[in-house]
Amino acid sequence: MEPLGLNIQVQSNLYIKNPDSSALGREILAKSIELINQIGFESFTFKKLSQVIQSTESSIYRYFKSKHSLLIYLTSWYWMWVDYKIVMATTNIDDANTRLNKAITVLTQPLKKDNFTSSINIEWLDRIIINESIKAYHTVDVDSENKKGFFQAYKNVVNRVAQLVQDVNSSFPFPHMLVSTVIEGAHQQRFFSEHLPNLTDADKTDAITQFYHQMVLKMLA
Amino acid sequence: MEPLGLNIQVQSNLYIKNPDSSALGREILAKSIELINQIGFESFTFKKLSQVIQSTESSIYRYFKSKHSLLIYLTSWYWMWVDYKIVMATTNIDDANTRLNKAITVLTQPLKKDNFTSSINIEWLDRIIINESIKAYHTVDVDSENKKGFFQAYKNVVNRVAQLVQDVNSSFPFPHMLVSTVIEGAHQQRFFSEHLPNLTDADKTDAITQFYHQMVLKMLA
DNA sequence: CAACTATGATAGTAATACTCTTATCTTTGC
DNA sequence: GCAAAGATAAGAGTATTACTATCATAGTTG
Repeated sequence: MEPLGLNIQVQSNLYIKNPDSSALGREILAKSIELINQIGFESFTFKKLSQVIQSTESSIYRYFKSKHSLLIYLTSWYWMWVDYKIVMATTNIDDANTRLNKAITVLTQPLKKDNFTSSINIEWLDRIIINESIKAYHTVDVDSENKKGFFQAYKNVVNRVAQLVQDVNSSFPFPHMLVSTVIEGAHQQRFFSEHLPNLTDADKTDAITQFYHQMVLKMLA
Repeated sequence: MEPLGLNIQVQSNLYIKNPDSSALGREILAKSIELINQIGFESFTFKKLSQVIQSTESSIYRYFKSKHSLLIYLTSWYWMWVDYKIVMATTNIDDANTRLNKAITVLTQPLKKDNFTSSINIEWLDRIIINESIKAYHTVDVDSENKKGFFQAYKNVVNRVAQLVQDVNSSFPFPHMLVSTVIEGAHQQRFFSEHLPNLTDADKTDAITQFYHQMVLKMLA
């Protein structure tokens, strides 16, 4: 099948120079995802990345002002992608319950690559979100970065699904809390099932999806 | 009222020298909590702490081998304290539902100081858990540290409450997943309500407690 | 009072997270 | 086909971090 001609455009204050606008920029995105996955975000440095892509630290700094802002870029990209997946899964579906269920499935299962052209490997990015994304907003600068709209993509997803929740049950008083609990919970459980299995009952990811579907169903009943 | 003569003893491989065994050690605990709260864990250094307590870096290093292990010590202490609170809240209560509800209340509300002697300010520590505790286990070393039992205190709490869940409904297939979702969810929502309010509907902490009580009730019905 | 332990004072190191400057290479516009 | 502009490379420099190591001194105990 032909790849879709779509392109995810991250908001411009998340980079210095748009990494999507040059070969080097796309290389930075592609290989940073690989490297962060390999060694973890704390050990990841622009110096190491520059060696991997056979470029220099200073060149990378022309795209991103810090490794932290690169992480924010990647998470934004991820949530825009998820938003797109949810739209794709729910358009032209008439039944509100079905729409919500499809959205919950997108949110609770590992993302799979599909026909989309990009330098970004979604499955690896998905792993980064599970392991590192929390570090993007658990900082002293949350409030000021929030004001600059750095977390907008994530909020958009929560709002979109909260709307689906309200379509199912308009009197439910906590739609955002429910959605963010499901999203964060599903991610945490995936992390736990891999590293701290005593904290979960999820031997397979299926249990996670099942659990959160049940939760949404029962909370809105 | 007389303070209880209890003392929380953190497992010995979480420190080099027991900080509870000397005035300097207790000062390290007390003031590190204060400082981490003030400037955040990333900006927190042993050098800055040594200035606050009018001691030296090298002296602090004699108690903890790194700031990371200090954080693990603090989180362990916290979960042992929570475990104690849950035991206190549930002993001699005959009804399984009431027991579980009391435990959920402990887990979803900000901790309050009570009659307990310690150099540790529980309310501040509670804030650290909300803001920083995730950094204690979201690292490349999770697996090896887990093997050493570094997260045992947390697991104990989850297991204890999972047991209460099973007392209410022994056929519920996901007791651990439910409990860890509630714990982590309540913490996240408290963080969100302060910093990213769009992701929650919790203007007051009461909404959080209410939401998770409802969740447990409905999941086990 | 001797021996031991705890703490202090100080120095040193490799790595990190950048910034800055200068040189070279590649486009593109005319 | 060439000059100017823009992108990238190369390299040096800096303050800070997260330690380690050594030696001196103060306090405590037997």
